[in-house]
Amino acid sequence: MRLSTLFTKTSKEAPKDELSVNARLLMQAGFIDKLTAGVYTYLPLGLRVLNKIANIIREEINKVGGQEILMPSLTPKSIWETTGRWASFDALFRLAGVDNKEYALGATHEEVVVPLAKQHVFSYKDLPVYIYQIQDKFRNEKRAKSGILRGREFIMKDLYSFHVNEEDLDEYYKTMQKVYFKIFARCGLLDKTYLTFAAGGSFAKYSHEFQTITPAGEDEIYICDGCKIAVNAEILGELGNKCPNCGNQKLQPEKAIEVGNIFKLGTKYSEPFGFAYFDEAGNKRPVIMGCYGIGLGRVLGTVAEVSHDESGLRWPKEIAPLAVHLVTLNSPDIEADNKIKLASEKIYRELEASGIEVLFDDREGETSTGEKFADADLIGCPIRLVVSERTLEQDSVEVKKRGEEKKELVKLSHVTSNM
RNA sequence: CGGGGCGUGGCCCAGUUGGUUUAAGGCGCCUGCUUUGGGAGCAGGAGACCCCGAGUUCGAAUCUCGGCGCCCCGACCA
Repeated sequence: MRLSTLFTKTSKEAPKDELSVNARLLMQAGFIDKLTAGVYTYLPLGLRVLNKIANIIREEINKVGGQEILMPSLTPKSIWETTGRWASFDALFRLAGVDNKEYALGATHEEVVVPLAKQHVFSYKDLPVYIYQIQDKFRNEKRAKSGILRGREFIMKDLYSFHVNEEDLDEYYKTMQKVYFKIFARCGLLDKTYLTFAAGGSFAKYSHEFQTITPAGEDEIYICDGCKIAVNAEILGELGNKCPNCGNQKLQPEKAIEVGNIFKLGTKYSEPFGFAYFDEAGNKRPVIMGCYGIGLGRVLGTVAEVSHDESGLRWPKEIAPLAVHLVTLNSPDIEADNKIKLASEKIYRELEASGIEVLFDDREGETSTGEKFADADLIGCPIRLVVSERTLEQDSVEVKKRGEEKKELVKLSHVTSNM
């Protein structure tokens, strides 16, 4: 990807009215654009990160049997009436079609997935089954805030699991906890993310959230130093102000953002839709369900919150928009300048050919050296390469990691293998 | 939904006890020259329904009323 033709530009100053770090950095660096409060466009660089997060989620969930589908966002009123949520779900966006038929924009998809699964699951032989999607969700939040962390439209992975009994659900629920930690690890959030007991359980008493510690978080959690499990402040009292796992009463309060949430739904949604299966003995039994969400934009925004410095973003390797930021520094000497151009074009081609994603700052003379370096820091790719008159004198390229001061020279012939 | 702040070229903003404002400056953009290891310099140029509407006035970016939008705090968060 060439910076000279990239659709978006970075800006020298962060947007004045944004206070949240993720909004300031992501907008300044050209990853996202705000259309209206709580509604954002993902620009080329931002979309790359978002897609990487999506693909990590797909990989990890497919490994444990998840099957991806894509459900519609526009959903009929009737399914929401079946569960009573047309009336009770405050944040539901409701709208009317031309024939006065009413619709809701999908805020979550139990009402869609259960009737769907009912058409394909009849017997214990069809269970368990795990269905998920990655899709825009709409919630009419009273107040959108914190940049990309709480929007009215946001991209979410929602997985629904269907089981013959509670034991089977419990097992998968535990599996998903492990899967979630793998996902957050690959997104660079592992050391700050805690499994957190939270309200919202319908079948089980509690749900579990995955909370990442950051001052930008809107939740307060209490962390048990011993078992690394946390409790959301909203239920701490109910639990007797102690760790639900080991009874420890010394809990550390922290601000955190909820990046994922898993629920044992039981029969809460299968029952209203009459979703049942036949067991081995021919008895009709209700399907037991679980659901599991991850906010992809929230993950992206959370990474921006926890991984940046005064110069800009610092992307973890696996979700960086591109692996390498290749900077070519121009020279006033035409001959030298051509040499630099040729050398950097060659490196760009070689790296791309070997499957390494490169953001190539090939902008010419009018872009100053300082501007190029500032952009590299702001955009935050993990590795910066510099090709200049100085490095070519040594038949080399300069290599520097984002966030580190150390620079080293690598011979031109070794650049690709070195990456 | 309650409270607070803000709204001026694409961006950051000055101006706001009404009148030398023909709305200033910086960034960015266009032309030319110069420059090239941390957001360069000089010269020239383009770009503004001053958020919208109504009102007060000889005169409104500036005052009044109404509306809209954005941010922040709170409430809310199936």
